[in-house]
Amino acid sequence: MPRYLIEPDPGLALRDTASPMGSRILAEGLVLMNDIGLEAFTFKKLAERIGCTEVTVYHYFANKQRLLQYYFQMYWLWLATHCQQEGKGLKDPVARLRGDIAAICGLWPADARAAQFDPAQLRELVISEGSKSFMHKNVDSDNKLKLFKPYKDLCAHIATEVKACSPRMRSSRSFATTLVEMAHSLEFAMHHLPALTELSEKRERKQLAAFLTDMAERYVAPK
Amino acid sequence: MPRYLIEPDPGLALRDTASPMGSRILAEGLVLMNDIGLEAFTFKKLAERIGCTEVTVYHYFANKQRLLQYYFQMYWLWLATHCQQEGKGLKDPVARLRGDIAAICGLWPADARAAQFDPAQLRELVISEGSKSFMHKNVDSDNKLKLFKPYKDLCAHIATEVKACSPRMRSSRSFATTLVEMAHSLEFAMHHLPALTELSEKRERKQLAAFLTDMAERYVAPK
DNA sequence: GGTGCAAGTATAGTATTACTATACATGTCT
DNA sequence: AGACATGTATAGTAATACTATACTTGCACC
Repeated sequence: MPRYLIEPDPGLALRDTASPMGSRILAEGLVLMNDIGLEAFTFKKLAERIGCTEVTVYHYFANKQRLLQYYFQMYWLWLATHCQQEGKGLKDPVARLRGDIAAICGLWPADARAAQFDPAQLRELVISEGSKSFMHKNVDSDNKLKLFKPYKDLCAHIATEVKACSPRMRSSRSFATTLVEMAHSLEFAMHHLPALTELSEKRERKQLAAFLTDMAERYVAPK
Repeated sequence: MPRYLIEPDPGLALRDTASPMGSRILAEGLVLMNDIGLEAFTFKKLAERIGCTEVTVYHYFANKQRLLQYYFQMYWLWLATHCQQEGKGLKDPVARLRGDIAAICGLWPADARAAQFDPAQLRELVISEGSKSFMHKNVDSDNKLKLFKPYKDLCAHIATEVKACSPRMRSSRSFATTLVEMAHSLEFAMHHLPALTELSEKRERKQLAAFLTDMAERYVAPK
């Protein structure tokens, strides 16, 4: 049985994040970023909150973007392994796809944990700051460093299942990416720009999953 | 015949942007933002490029986010009127929807102009900095200021046509939003994260439109 | 027991950013 | 002649995002 490692790229952190200080930085950093947003987030504020010095934080992460990318990798790595686990027992590819959609919509067992994190907090961060991990002028160099690999791997996994549902399909990757992107951007819309989606009426992730599942079933069905 | 105004919210600019200096700021600002990205973009650099002082630029826009939002409104306003114009002659709602999808994918006549701008440049900006207009902690206050109205109006327009294709559909807005979002994020992916989509093989917007059209036709078809 | 090294602190300093304030020159409208 | 809009000149500020250097503490190992 393969063992899935939930360990972000070692290049992201400068020191061992499993150390006591490392863990505190990760734990408090996540809360603070979600609280005040990436723009307002500084290592100085984080250090004050933790009770260490700014320099100490810099010893762990070169800058706040790297810390953000660390969380993103955690999230996507965890989500991919979660999807794999859930899908293992299911023989019907459509059922597996449904399971994956539920997972990307944040429908997990209540006690789900991504290593030291609450995956719901990670998801919150990914939804609100999501694009900022790659929407900048360093995308291409970050991509060469493979920083987006976990995200791509999850999309690739879902594309595989889409393809399993409908083997002759030629756009399984584009469609898988659509599912993943919309699981996040519709959740953002339903909370902040309600005019964009009917989901804002009830604001339930189950309905979000239902919408995406419906779309997927129509898409993979033979024409 | 209704006249569609392509004029961003007057609250965004502090002075008349039709003035000679106003136009230069808008024109050069767009090029510079696309060139170096929003993060690196400063009013100082823009002023140097134009040959005026930093303060002058501040007399026109309170900060770079407002300038960005000005471009975004231009883009969405223009796109919405473009869709309306193109759709006017078509009686078949599916044909209108196809036309709208082509438009959101950037398939316009070569000489298309959005007031003083080249819409292709606006689109480039919206694609690469898109999320930054609303992905921040002021979303909700900006939303109250109606800064996202042009975007929402376009999505609403497309939702109307989706509904015209399939009157019993309950998620026309969510689906319209999906089309608009993916027209942008798949174009970004096809240039920067090619693993996410088959479209990166040829990198043609026609294929992007074909993918979205296919998805839409399957979605609006009776089950 | 000494040496080395990793971890965290203390302190200081820098270039840049994102503004704000004040005062002045110029042209135009009335 | 006065008001007002437009752009300039100059200056200054708080915060950001780092970097540099030197020091202390504790542990690991030989």
